[in-house]
Amino acid sequence: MVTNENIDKVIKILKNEIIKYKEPIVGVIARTTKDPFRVLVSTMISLRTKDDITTEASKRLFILADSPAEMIKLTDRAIEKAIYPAGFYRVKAKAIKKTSKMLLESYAGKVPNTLDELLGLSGVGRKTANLVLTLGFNKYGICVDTHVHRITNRWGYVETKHPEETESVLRGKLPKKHWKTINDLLVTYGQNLCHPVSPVCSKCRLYAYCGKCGVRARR
DNA sequence: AAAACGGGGGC
DNA sequence: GCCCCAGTTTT
Repeated sequence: MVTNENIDKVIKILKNEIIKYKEPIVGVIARTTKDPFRVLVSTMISLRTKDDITTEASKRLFILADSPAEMIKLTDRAIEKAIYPAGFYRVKAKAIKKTSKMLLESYAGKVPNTLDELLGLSGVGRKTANLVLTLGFNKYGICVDTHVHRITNRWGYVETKHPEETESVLRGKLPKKHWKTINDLLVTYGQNLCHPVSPVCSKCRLYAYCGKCGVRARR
């Protein structure tokens, strides 16, 4: 059982363990840039998509346009072609363009830095909005993707039905100091080790803190 | 050849 | 709540 008392210990273990696995969340682009617009767009591209593919797609698109003003000049087709391998390319292209337009019309071409404003953009849900706050503005955001939702429930850290509830429970529980690292590690751990169907419990050093691993893989 | 996969929108 | 979007990776 993961509780507030041992969460620091858990995080330390995670850090050591993670090093052996792949690099983390939402594509290299989103993690290595602080430009809110790039973070926003690459996160939109990343929906239901692997990291390396997201990164490639983002790079290809940012060569063509890396600001709202440039983005709206592209045809839908051009955007679709750039992000094609990421899947869902039509809806994503449309959302990226529409959101770019909204940024120009309502926010002087800049990405807003509050949760409510971000949620008003096209193709931006809670996961995307919180990640933009975190990576783009260094503001306290709780990014709950399916991994975080699944493993925090599996561990017994939270008991929630919907990702939105998980976010609400985690908000305030993640220490203000290291929330970014912890959130990142949660995503990475869920992605690389604590898989949906067959978690690699034999390699998991959180076994002692987990109520479900190795017993019953529950989504 | 299936099934699973780092959400969000429309209804 | 249910269904759709789509290519890539894994089984």
